[in-house]
Amino acid sequence: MSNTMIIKCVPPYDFELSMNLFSDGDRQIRRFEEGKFWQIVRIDRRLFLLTLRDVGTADEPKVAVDLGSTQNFSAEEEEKCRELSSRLVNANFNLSPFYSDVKKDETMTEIVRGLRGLKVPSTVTVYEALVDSIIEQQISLNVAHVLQINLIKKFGGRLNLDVGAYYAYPTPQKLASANIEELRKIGLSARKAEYIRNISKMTTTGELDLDAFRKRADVTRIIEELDKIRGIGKWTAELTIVRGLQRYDAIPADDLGLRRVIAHFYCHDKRITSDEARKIAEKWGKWKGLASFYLIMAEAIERRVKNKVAGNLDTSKRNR
DNA sequence: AGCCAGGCTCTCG
DNA sequence: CGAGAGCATGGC
Repeated sequence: MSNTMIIKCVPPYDFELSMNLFSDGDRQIRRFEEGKFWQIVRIDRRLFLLTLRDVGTADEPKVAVDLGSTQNFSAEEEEKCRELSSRLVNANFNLSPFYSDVKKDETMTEIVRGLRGLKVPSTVTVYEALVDSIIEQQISLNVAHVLQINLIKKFGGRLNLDVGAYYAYPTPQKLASANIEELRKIGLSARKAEYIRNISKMTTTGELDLDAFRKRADVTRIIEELDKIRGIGKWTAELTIVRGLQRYDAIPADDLGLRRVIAHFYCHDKRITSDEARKIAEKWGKWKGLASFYLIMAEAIERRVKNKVAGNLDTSKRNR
């Protein structure tokens, strides 16, 4: 039995470009480094370390999934690993309709050309996308990132391999049984701790079946249903749907960061309201969420290039 | 040193 | 109802 399996991806797909998001990720949780992406997944009660790398060509993108020689697994577990890996890289998603639909928009066409093959990496569970989105409410992404790492390391399952320890995302059961004080210790506000615990409880009882959303087409209804739950507003619902369900018709137009990047590319950095942002986003039809992701990535790359130049100037000054 | 950050709920008037 | 306070904490 081979420990490596191959996943074919719908082209166009650029593995490196898409995974680059995780190049500053935590090594014990999820990270992209030297062409390899790795993360722990849970299958029933067991944890597996998945290591993904690009083995395809431009025409025929393929990702190899390495399960590691120290892990043994059943045929069912292997199949599940394949399914989850495929979800992680969004393998079955086809970018082509998006690319042709935004051709009317010159700015977007330009951005899309520079980021050809970029897919939104998905979370393995919808639950994870929802909890992460709640953590990100209001606070800066820097802070949110720290809290997410704290949450995973404190409540997530730990897998000890000879190469080191890794952590999986906490289960709903685990967070449902945590008390508010424990949750607050990782830096959450009392409110957010309650939201997360309640949602975890609802998930364990089946009152909230997040994975059932995968089979449903009515995205706006899903957003409405999520919106009714305490602690989830429209912003959180829409973000969850983009990251956890790969549905891109929604756009968190109220989002500050998004408004900033829309303003950057469409309004010469002049501040815009969420209504103005929504109006511009209309050009993207049913691809609002995906187009937003492209803008955010394009801006991030632009900024990285600028910082690199600034950094180089700094070092030349120091060396002088 | 404040003040803000990819929101949301609760409380007033 | 609409407006405004409060929340947590890292970074500028």
